[in-house]
Amino acid sequence: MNLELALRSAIQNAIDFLYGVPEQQIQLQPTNIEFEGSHTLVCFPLTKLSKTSPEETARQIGDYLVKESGFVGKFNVVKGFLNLSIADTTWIKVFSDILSQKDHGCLPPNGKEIMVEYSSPNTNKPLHLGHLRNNFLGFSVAEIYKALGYTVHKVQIINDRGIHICKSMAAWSLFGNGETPESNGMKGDKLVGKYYVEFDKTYKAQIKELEATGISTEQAEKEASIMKQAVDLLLKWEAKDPATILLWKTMNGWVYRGFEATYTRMGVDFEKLYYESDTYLLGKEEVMKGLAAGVFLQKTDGSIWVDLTGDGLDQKVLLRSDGTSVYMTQDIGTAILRFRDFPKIEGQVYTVGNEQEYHFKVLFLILGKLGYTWAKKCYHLSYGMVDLPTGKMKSREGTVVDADDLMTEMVNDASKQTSELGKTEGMREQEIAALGEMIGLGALKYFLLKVDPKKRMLFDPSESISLQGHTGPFIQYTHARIRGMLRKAMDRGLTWNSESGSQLKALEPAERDVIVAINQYPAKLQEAAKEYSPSVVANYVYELAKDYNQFYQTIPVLNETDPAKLSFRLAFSKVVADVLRSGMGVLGIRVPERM
RNA sequence: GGUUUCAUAGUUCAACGGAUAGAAUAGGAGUUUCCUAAACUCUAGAUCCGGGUUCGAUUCCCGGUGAGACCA
Repeated sequence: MNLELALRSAIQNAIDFLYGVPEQQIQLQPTNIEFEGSHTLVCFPLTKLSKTSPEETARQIGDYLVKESGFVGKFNVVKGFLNLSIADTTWIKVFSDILSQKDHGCLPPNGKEIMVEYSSPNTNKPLHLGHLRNNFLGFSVAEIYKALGYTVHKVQIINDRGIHICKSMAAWSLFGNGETPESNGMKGDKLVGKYYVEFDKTYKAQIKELEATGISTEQAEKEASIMKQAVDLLLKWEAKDPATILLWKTMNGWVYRGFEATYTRMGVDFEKLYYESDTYLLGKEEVMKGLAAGVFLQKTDGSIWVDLTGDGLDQKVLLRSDGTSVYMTQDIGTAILRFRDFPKIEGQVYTVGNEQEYHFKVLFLILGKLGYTWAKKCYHLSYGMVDLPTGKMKSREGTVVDADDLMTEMVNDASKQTSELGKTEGMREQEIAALGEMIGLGALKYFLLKVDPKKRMLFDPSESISLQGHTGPFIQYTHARIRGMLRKAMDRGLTWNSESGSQLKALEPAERDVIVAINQYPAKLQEAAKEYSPSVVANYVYELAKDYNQFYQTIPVLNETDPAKLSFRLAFSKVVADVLRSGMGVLGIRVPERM
């Protein structure tokens, strides 16, 4: 049974019966902890119908519900708030239903498809803290939709062309001496990143030298020999010069293998990768088509623009006067290609930082102007930057937190704390390592996902490693403790079944609180999907774990002598563990059997 | 300069326009003969400023101040 819906319809009936008005928007919300009850009806807005005080209105509706609904046990009124207590027998019924379900909260396949793009790094720089937020967010949103029955296609676009990769190529050609990831044991993405930095250093030095000869800065930037080489490589690349293409492929290959290792450790995956080098030509075609159709306009210098002044924005260039494409051109091509590849998808979710909000607003408008109806189903999952206590991450100032390093640090720290607490006794080496990985990454992922994506957040390396309180490990621990208890029950021959609890007549308050929480899970998943916000699930599983810990601390399970209560509490604990695993699962966080 | 996002305990985060603004950390005081103390209990502590709309505003509107982002 869906308690929420039943309650709403009962309230509708009450209003209809009492005041003769059938359809009403009703405000039903969770009851504050300090009051008795689980659901609260806000009665202030109803006074227009009842023509009496909020308190009296609440009493009238409360009386009706207790008499007629069959599941409202009692009620109390505080000001205009009608606090409803659902009968324990109803809660037990609700719990029995959940117990009999296979995956509480998850829905069967609904035949719908969506696409989620995330990660999409630059091939010159190793992944950093900001990418971690991006990856965890995108992955989690995809998993949330999967849990709700969608077929989800996870993709990313790889920015593999342009002057930036040529800079690394130029520097490697000059200083590399044939160095490869194999020859020096460095991860490929780190190696290429090293030469990108090398380029920058050399470039700056050359500018300084040139300026010393009395040339203007602007002139010096053009004259610097290493920049000339990079530009030369770009021209050769565009002309498909075999040697240049080979070098480009080789160095990109290094990066991809390096990224792959990082993705594996992060626990994220992709169904298909798109490369800008494959999509930018399609983008140009589409722009030309749009021009022919009169959607775009051409200026006297030959450049092509879109006029968005009618939409409150300005004019935006789509092809430069020399015919070269801009980012927008590529993104138009990529979007269209994806809908050709996956014709059944309803929309696309782009997981990209909020500094690109304007870009995506423009992109979606352009796609709409080109006549693609799916344009309005595209969504920019925009997220705020991750700040450090020292301020913004800046690669030039060396304040970037590297993704690989951070993961290693978190895992090492978790492993250390685990062994210090004596939790690893009797575990094999492999188990210990796996546990450290689970806890360290769990802490990191939870930390980055518990905050509303839209907001910028602060990452303090020294404080963020905490494993106590509102953290992933807190939830992992609650799960492990339940699993440990269930193992012990098994050893003692104690068990439960689908009937467990059904003969009970009353619940402990702590038990009721947990059932209320369990019952909220489906709605929380829906909300998270609708808002594209894993933080909804993250905060929910924390609340559930906290409620359960309160129960655990005060109510005996294995030591309970009444067999009916014992089997109910076992079943009840098992369901909590399942929901915790499921909720953490959609966040991309695994939970251990013991810790 | 234009557009836009944000501002909540010392700190990091919550709060469909609803009740005495929740947590977590850091601080203070406790809980282990009993299912895992990475836990639990108690305690102290906050809505940037000024107007407006509303029965009711952290939330909506206007104006400041401060921080960020984007567009030229």
